[in-house]
Amino acid sequence: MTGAAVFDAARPRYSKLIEVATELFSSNGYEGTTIRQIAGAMGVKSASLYSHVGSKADILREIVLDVAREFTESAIAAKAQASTGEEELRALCRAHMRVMTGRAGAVVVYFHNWRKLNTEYQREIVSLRRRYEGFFRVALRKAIEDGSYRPVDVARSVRVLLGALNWTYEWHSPKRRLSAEALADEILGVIVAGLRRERP
Amino acid sequence: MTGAAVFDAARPRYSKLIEVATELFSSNGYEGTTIRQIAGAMGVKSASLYSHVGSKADILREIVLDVAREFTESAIAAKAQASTGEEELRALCRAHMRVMTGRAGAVVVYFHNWRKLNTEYQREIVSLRRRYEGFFRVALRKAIEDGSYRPVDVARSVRVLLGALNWTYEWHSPKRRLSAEALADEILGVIVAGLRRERP
DNA sequence: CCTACCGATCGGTAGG
DNA sequence: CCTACCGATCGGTAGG
Repeated sequence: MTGAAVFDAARPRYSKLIEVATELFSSNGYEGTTIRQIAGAMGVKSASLYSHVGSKADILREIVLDVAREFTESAIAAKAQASTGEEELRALCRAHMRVMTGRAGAVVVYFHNWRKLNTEYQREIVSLRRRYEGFFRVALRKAIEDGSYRPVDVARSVRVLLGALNWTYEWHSPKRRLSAEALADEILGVIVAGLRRERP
Repeated sequence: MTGAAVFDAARPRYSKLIEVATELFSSNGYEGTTIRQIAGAMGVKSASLYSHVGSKADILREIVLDVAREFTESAIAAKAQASTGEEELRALCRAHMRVMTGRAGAVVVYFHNWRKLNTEYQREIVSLRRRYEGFFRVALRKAIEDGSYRPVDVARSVRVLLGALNWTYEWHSPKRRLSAEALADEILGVIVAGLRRERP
C-alpha cells in the first residue's frame, strides 16, 4: 500500500524520477526510453539524474520490485479482513484489481520487463509470485472445504483466475466508469458461476 | 496456418530474417535488439539487411501483423469443422492455443509491441481483434441458444476466457508435456464448470 | 544541480 | 552481398 513511488517523502526528487520513468517506460518501453527523456520531463539535465540513481537498470529494478511487493502487501491486508474462504478470494481479487488500476503504468512495466532484471532480482520476483499465488490457492481451498465451492483443481483454477485478471491491462481503460472492485467481481463472477447449465 | 514466416519459400532470406528477428525481439525486446544483432545471427553485415527490408520498423510490422492474421485464419478453419456451439467454442480455444504455443516467439512480440505500430496498422490490429473476439461470442451464443450453457454475459465471459488463454504465455513452458489442445481444454474446462457447488 | 565531454553504438545510406 | 561511412544519439563520468 505504501510503495516507494507513492511514499518516500524523504527523497522527493527520487520519487519524482521513479514516477516520471514509470510513465515513460510504460508508453515507450524500457529500451525505448532515454535517460535524457526522463531528465527532460523533470526539467533537469541528464547528468543530474546520476546523483539520485546509479544506472538506468536501477530505475527499472526499483519500479518492478516495488509494484511486485505492493501486490503482496495488498493481498496480505485483504486476507486479514476476510473470514470465509469465499470472502477471502473475493477480497484478494479486489485488492489485485486495485493495484492493477491504481498502479497501471508500473504494472505494464512490470509485466513487460521483469525478465530483463538480473538473475538475483528475477528470482525475487518468482518467489514473490509463488507466494502470491499461494494466497489465492489457500483461499480457494478454504472455500472448497467449507462446502461453498466444488472440489476443483485449485492450482489450475487460480491460474485461470489470475490470467483473466492480469489480462485486463490490455483492454480496460481507466476512463470507463467500472471500478476496480466491480471489475474484479465481474471476472470472479464468471468463473464462480461457470458456463454450464445446472442439471435439475 | 501459412504465415509469411513459415511459408514464403520464394524469398528464403527474407523469411530467415523475420524468423531470426522474431527470436531476438522476443527475448531482448524490439528496441533492445539491434540491426547488427539480426545481421550477425544471419551471418551477414548489417547493411545487407536493407536489400530485404526497408527499415527496422518494417520488420516489427511484418511479425505482428502476420501472427495477428494467423490467429484469425486459424479461427476460421476451426469454426468450419464444428457443428454445435459447444464444439465450436472448444475448437476455437484449441486453435488459439496452437498459435500461442506454435508461434510463441511471435506472440510475445505481438503482445508487447503492437502499440508501437503506426496508427494505420494499429487500427488493423484492433479490427482483427474485434472480429476475432466476435467468433468466440458467436460460438458461446450458439451454445446458450441450444441450451448447453446458461444465459451468461457473453462479452464478459469471452474476455475472461481469452484473458486466461493469453496469459499462459507468461507461465507455460513448451517443455512441459502438456499439448496446446490439453491446455485449452483445461482452461475452458475451468470456466465451463465454474467454482460454485451445484445446489441439489 | 550544471557544463563539458567520453567512447561506443545506433539505424541507415552510398556506391559498388 | 560487401566496404566504408554518415550524423545522431546513447548511457555514463569528471569535476566542479
